[in-house]
Amino acid sequence: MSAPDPAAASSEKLNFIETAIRQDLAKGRFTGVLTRFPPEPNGYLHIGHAKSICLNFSLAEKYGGTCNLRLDDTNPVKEDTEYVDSIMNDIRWLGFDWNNLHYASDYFEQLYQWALQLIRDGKAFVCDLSVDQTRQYRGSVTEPGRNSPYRNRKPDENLDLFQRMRDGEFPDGTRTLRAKIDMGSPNLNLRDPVMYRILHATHHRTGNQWCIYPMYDWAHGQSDSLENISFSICTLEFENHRPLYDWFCENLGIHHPRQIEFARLNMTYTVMSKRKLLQLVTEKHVSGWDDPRMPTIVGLRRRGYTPESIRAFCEDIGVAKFNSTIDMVKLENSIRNHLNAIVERRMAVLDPVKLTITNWPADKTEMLQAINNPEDPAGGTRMVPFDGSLWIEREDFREEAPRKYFRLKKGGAVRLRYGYIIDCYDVVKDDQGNVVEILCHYDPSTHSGQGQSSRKCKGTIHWVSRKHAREVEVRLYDRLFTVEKPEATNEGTFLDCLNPDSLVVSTAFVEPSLLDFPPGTAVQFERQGYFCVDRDTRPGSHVFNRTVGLRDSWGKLEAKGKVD
RNA sequence: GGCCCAAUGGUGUAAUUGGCAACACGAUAGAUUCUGGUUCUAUUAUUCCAGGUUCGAGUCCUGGUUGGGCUACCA
Repeated sequence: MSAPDPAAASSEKLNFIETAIRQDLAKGRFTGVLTRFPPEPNGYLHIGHAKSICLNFSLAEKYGGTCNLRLDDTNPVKEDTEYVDSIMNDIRWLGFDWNNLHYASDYFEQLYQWALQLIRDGKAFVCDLSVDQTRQYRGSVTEPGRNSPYRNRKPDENLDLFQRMRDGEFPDGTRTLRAKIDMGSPNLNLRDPVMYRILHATHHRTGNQWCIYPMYDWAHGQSDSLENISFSICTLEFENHRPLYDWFCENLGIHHPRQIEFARLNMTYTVMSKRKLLQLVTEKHVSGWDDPRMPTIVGLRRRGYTPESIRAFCEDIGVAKFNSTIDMVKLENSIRNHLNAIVERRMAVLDPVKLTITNWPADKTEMLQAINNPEDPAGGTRMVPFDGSLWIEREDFREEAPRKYFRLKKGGAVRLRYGYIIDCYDVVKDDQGNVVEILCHYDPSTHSGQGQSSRKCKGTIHWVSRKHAREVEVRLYDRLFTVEKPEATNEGTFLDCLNPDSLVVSTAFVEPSLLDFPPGTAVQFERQGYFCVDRDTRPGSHVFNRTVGLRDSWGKLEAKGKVD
């Protein structure tokens, strides 16, 4: 990759992070852009992580640098290899590849040595205060803290105690190693923060090798430093931690990356906190982490989202320090945008009603040519079987309809996609008065592709031959919550906002060729939406997930009563 | 009652770092269309408030308002 030319890019729009990067590069604070994505392996990655992933990897790539993947595994009681595996899969699926793979746990020994250095320098001490006492001594947001009675222990005693902490002499919670900074600081993070706690727990990588574990603040910046990271990009809640980040690097005299904070992603009609997502899974409100309604990467993937669409979305929403909430329609727009360009079209009837063409020759089947993707001439065509006995969409017929309804109505005409114009002359009803069959004549002179001379009509509807149709399962997904900001409701009650109709399972009649699509394939059901073949598909039992519906301007008009 | 951060259309991000507020999405109106899809055109803003500096302020300064974060031996 060639070196970046800042001048060449001067006219492009930069976000505040890039502005900072260019300044640092220009000043010579750093010679390159080395970033990292540092997830804690305690849950599945979601769309919010995707924003961070795209940011870190794209920035590195743009400036000719590299991006590491680092698993921030400093808390053995919460973390698990299951999550490590899923994180790596998700990043690769998104289309990124890390320069180096690291684990914070790989640095435990180095961290320990650095802790020794701070102790010798009189900048860290072993504290015997209990959890409660530590909290009391810390003071509050408006009151300064008080020095720990153990704060002035001599380095030799601290060294001895710290060694014995490591050796496992003391039970959990009895002692900590703390940095000696300033109990009077208005920034609580600087009030002699805990660096190590005693935790007799088995770590998913280091096993029982350690019984003291570093805290985030002590591990994170030092890991960045060891990897020679230049820009340590994190979310806004770490803003108040930056002085501590800087303090550790300065007092250790080691490579000092620049921490830059940005606003995490929030989206309407979903939740993003790991705790709430975990709760949805464990309480079985969804089928799992990869339930297509989840905002997780695996969920979006199973829903039918493409990596390209997610990357385009992340690019589109930008990055700033303002706490914003992105409208879900923005995400939906990005997947429609991508799928519209690349995906083949098929006809599928989701809510069927019979339509019979009474002047169609008995037993005749005609093969009609249909375009696979009007957006892509290279997509070619396919043949679709047509005859006089069809399924059409129930909502494509009305006995009486408003003026602007230009689908089929009694006494009216409509074009059958890729087929003929038909005229409806009667309907058959059941005892309850429901229409069970629509009777039509077809106009042989209106065969698709006939050209200008043929008869025109406003509406076109999709259909499937009853004889040739295949029955499949469709899973119609909708937003998981009924309110824009479920997280804004009181603690725990976000579950009250769950959308009971977020999944509707149904059957559909589809073109025969749809059965050839392997799991994962995306397709547009014409006039309906984008669907993909679910991994639950088995021979003879096909399952389609609705990724997102097509934009529906008729539906909007009708909902507003502006149809007449 | 402290500290830190932020504020630009309905939503989200820009604005050559002090020089005609732009782009995307949404919405609305229209055109095209054998998908009410796609595509195309048009419309959509007293830059949170009040002062100040300046020839000139979205941008700089002061004060205020509103929102977010900080009081785990979580990250």
